[in-house]
Formats: sequence, C-alpha cells, structure tokens
Amino acid sequence: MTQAFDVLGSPVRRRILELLAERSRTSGEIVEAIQRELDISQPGVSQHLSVLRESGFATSRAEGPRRVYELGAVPFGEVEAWLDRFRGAWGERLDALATEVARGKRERRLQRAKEPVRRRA
Amino acid sequence: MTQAFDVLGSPVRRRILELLAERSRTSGEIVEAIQRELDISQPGVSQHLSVLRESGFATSRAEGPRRVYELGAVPFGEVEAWLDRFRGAWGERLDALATEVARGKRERRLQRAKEPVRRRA
DNA sequence: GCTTAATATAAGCGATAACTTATATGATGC
DNA sequence: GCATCATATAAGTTATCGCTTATATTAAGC
Repeated sequence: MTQAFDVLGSPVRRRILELLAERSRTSGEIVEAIQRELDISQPGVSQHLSVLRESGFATSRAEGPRRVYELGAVPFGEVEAWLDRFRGAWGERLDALATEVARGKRERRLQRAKEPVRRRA
Repeated sequence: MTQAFDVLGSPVRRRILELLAERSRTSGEIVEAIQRELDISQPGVSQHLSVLRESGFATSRAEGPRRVYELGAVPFGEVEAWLDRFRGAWGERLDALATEVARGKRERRLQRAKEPVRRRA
C-alpha cells in the first residue's frame, strides 16, 4: 500500500495513468505524448513504465515488437481502501464539502454515459 | 492537486493522517507517536506537520501553549476527484475485482454496524 | 543471418527532499 | 519580567529519485 502512493507521487506517472485511463496504448504512443507534453527522453518514460508495471498500476503484453500497456486495478483498490478511513473521519467531524463535490461528480458521470468530447483539465 | 499526491507520498505524513483520522491531537502527541514508531526527531515531525498544514490536509489551532491538529477535508476531495476517472476506466475494461473489494468493504461497513468480530485477510 | 525498429536496461549525475542539530518564538506561571 | 514548556524555524548534510546518454534485447522483414 505504501508503494501505491509512492508511485502516484510522480506527476509524470500520474499523467501516464491518465492516458491509460482513456485507452490502452503502446509504449511508443506513451513516449510520444509524454515527450511532447513534458519533454522527457524515451528511456526516462520507459523507466516510469517499469515502475507502473512493478507496482501493478499497469500491465503490459507484447504485440509484435511493441508493448501494449493498460491499467491495472489492484493498487487503485489499495488506495481506495486507505482513503476509506478518512471518509469515516469526515462524516464524524467535518462537513466535508470537498468530498461531496467529488462524489457528486462521480454520480453524475455514471448517469450521462455518452457526451461530446471531453476537454483536458 | 499535484500537490496532494506529493504530500501523500511520504509514509510519515500518511501515518500522521491516520492518527488524525482517529481524533484530533496536539503536536506533542503526534511527535510522541511518530518518534516511538518511526524514530524521527521533534523538528522532523514538525516539518511534516507544516507540510500538512500548508497543503490543507491538516489544520491547527492554538490551545494555550499547544497546537491542536485536525484533519482538513479539501485535499482529500481533490484526490477523490482525480481517482474518479479511473473508476470509470475500471468499469470499461477491467473486471476490477480489487476495486469491488474496496467498495464492498465500504458498503458493508455502512450496513452491518453490529456483527461478530471480523478476521483480517 | 543481417538490418532496422521498438523497447528496455545500465551507468552516472544533479536536484530535491527528508533528516539532523541548533536556535528562535510564544504562551504560562511564578 | 524571567524561567519553562511546547512548538516552530534555520542551516547544513545525506540519501534518494528522476533524469540523461549509451547500450543491450527482442522481434520482423528482407
């Protein structure tokens, strides 16, 4: 569990996860995007991918000479589990407006399902 | 938001947040606990508290000569919001067993309230 | 089997974060 | 106002992390 947050501590890795949340991608596609956005070399990106693989945030399979990456669920579950104790704490002693904002957004997203293009944050 | 994950990247800070999730504590109480568990000096702990304050994960008020710390909700909400996009991704392309474990646990906790002792996994 | 393409690993280096010790600040009690 | 307790800040050092360049690995196509 400790691991999971260490992995999410890097903005580059978070960005890669965002890309993978949209769809699976090859190493090359990820390298291209990260290089464009954050100007990091191919080996630099590859090292981050390695961290994501080893921590379970991403899995990879060979497809010809390329490697296709996709999201792994387990560590996200661990993060959720850790956050659980704070959800309790909010209810007890905070009005937790920020939480409700976040949860409201989640609920809403489930309800729409098909909407026009999503802008990046 | 980037900030929030940087803050959670430290195991010491995560431990402090766990302590604060149980109840509000004075700086001294936190120092004592962290010193015992992780062998870190008073200034070391104080610096972590400073990070938690500045990021909004904790707030502090003076109470006589001591400072009482308690949890702040906002950054947790930001973390939730970021995680939202991955909840969607799980539904789309993963069976997400780990997620369901985590969510199931949360739901179940709300429903039981009084049950025999639960064994740890 | 050699070349090329796609990706990963190795080695080294610089920045940053997380400690330490020493000291300042600020409230309390006499 | 001075001593004391509780906490924070300052300054300096070390370890870790995230990058870079260089090179190894693996698959495909000819």
